Amino acid sequence: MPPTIADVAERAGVGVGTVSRVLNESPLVSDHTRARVLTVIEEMDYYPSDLARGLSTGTAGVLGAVVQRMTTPSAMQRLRGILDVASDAGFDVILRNVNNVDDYRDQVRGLLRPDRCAGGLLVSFKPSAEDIKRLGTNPVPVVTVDGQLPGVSGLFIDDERGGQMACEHLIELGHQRIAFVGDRDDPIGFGPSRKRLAGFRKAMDDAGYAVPEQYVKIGAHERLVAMQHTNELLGLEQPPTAVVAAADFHAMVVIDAARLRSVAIPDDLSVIGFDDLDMAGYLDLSTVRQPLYESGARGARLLLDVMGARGLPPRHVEMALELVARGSTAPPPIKR
Amino acid sequence: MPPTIADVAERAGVGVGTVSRVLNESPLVSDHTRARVLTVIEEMDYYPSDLARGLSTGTAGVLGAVVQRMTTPSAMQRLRGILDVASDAGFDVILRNVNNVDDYRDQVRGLLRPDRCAGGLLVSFKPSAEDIKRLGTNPVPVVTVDGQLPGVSGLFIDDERGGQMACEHLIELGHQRIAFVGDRDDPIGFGPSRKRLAGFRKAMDDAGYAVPEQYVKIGAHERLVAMQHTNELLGLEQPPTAVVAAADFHAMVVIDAARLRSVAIPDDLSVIGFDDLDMAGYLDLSTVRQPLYESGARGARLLLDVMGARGLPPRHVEMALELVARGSTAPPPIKR
DNA sequence: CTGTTAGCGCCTTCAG
DNA sequence: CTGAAGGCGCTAACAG
Repeated sequence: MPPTIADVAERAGVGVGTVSRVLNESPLVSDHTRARVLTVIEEMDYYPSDLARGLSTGTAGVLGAVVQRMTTPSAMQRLRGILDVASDAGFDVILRNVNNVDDYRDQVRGLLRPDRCAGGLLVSFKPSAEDIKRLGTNPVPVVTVDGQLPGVSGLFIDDERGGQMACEHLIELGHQRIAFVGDRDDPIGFGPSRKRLAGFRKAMDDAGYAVPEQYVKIGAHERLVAMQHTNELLGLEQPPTAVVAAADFHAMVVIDAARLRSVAIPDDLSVIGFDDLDMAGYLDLSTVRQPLYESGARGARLLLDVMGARGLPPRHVEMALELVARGSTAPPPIKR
Repeated sequence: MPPTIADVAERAGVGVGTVSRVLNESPLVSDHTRARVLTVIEEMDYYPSDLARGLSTGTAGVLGAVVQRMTTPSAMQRLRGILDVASDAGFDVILRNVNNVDDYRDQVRGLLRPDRCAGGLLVSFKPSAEDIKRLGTNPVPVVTVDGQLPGVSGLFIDDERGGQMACEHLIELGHQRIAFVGDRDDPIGFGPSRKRLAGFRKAMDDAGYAVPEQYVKIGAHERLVAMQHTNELLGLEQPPTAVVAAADFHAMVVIDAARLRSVAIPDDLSVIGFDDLDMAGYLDLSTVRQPLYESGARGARLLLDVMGARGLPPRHVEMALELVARGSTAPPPIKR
């Protein structure tokens, strides 16, 4: 049995209240007493029980994170940011992976309770209006990372603007026949793909270029599907000279598919992604960078703020996007 | 304020003991009473406090996982296995990312305590003999996933055998000049690279082939380093016809570096990795597969077992390795 | 400044 | 089968 606060108190010849005070860094303890208690704590290798403390204070010393599709590289980066900040602040974090919205409600309600965690992060949660209604309010402070929820502070990016940036980059390089490859909406509410597509369309529209419907490829978030789409694109009578991918994931597949057909990147085909995952750098892929690690870190800080001062009006912080031009984009091939 | 067990008891017209009993599925409750209590619980949307339950039972209803370099793809897969099994068993898991052994001790001692979690998983922890001594014993049941600790149940693979398998595959294809590219030991104790290298050497030795020292490239776990090493290898007067990479990570870099030099894979150079990450499939990379998701899942189950029956003699389970021959390995080019 | 005491919400005897 | 009561370890409010 590990020593309890009472053991420490007894050995130090003080009351438990005093020990508790030094534990919580209360100024109401004489330096002398504090030193003694600290010594005893050290001697006995005592550490306070989180459980008991939690019961007493009414809140667990842990943060909860509900992450959509946790194993994707982007979610991982966000998670890393969250963990770093949380652990610096002395919080552990409980993790919950989620794959669809039906889970979501249960997960959120099951985890984001005062007896389980002091605060919660909703990562990449894009609920529909109806989802929101079903979610209700949370008994613990919550923030969103990569997502917006009315009444809840959070971090988000402008996906539409990002899609537009990607496309404009291509247009500036001289491309006119540009295709889009993306996936269907996320299982949880509206995904970013659709918004990025909207941005793509806007850029094309602004430039006065048409977007034939065969140029827009939307399918499941699977390698084979994107592969197939790329093949269809490249097999067209009038193939595109560039592709805007909804994410680096798709961009990679497009590049692979092109390679297999001996279509040179960027000479024959320019490709731009979205996210700037590690692999984008490796593959020399042009992309629209969104802050991943940073969004996790800032999200965690935001949560800490909210926990510190409840009742603040919710803040929605937009994270900046950045175009990263690398070797996968270049001017279109000379017409002939 | 959420309802407490007392509220439920009152409303149901029974004692708290009875409510507690139905909560814990004790058979000592009449069906009639049970039904009533259940109804009230439903009505009041009551859920028991984990904190209080933990204080009372002396153990938290959470598992702790200390993961080395959590964001690597392989660690992620393991984590996924752990989370899936844990959540099926009704456990949440607290995550701790660790990057060096100095952290490790603190992390382990700070997290693996009865007041914080009911059991712990040490993922990819490869301690030196000294580390082990410094770690001491844990007050909660612990298992290792991808690692061995004396006196602690766990899952492991035979890295040496794996290195040997990879090399033998190449030898069977007819290669004689085979190089090895790997990284330095993990920050935490001995890494797998060295063992895989040993297996590689053994296979070469058994086949009677020499391994010139320039054929063995060990450096930091960084893309640029592996890139540089590959370039050195390919620039040799007598370059290797095949490369055994310590991990898929290195194999990918080797392939990229080769491509940049217009060295065809597998026509001019065969490459085999280790792990079988998702990307290995995408890249058509031959590799030695180690069970990743599975090791996490089985590790979690093992932990559950150990928690259920403490005092069992520790079990060390070896996970099977499997050679996956894909398109990155082929017979060596014809001599000329 | 410090000791004492009452809970926090639940589980677990112990009588009934 | 079931109600009542003690205690898990800690914090916070209250007298000194």
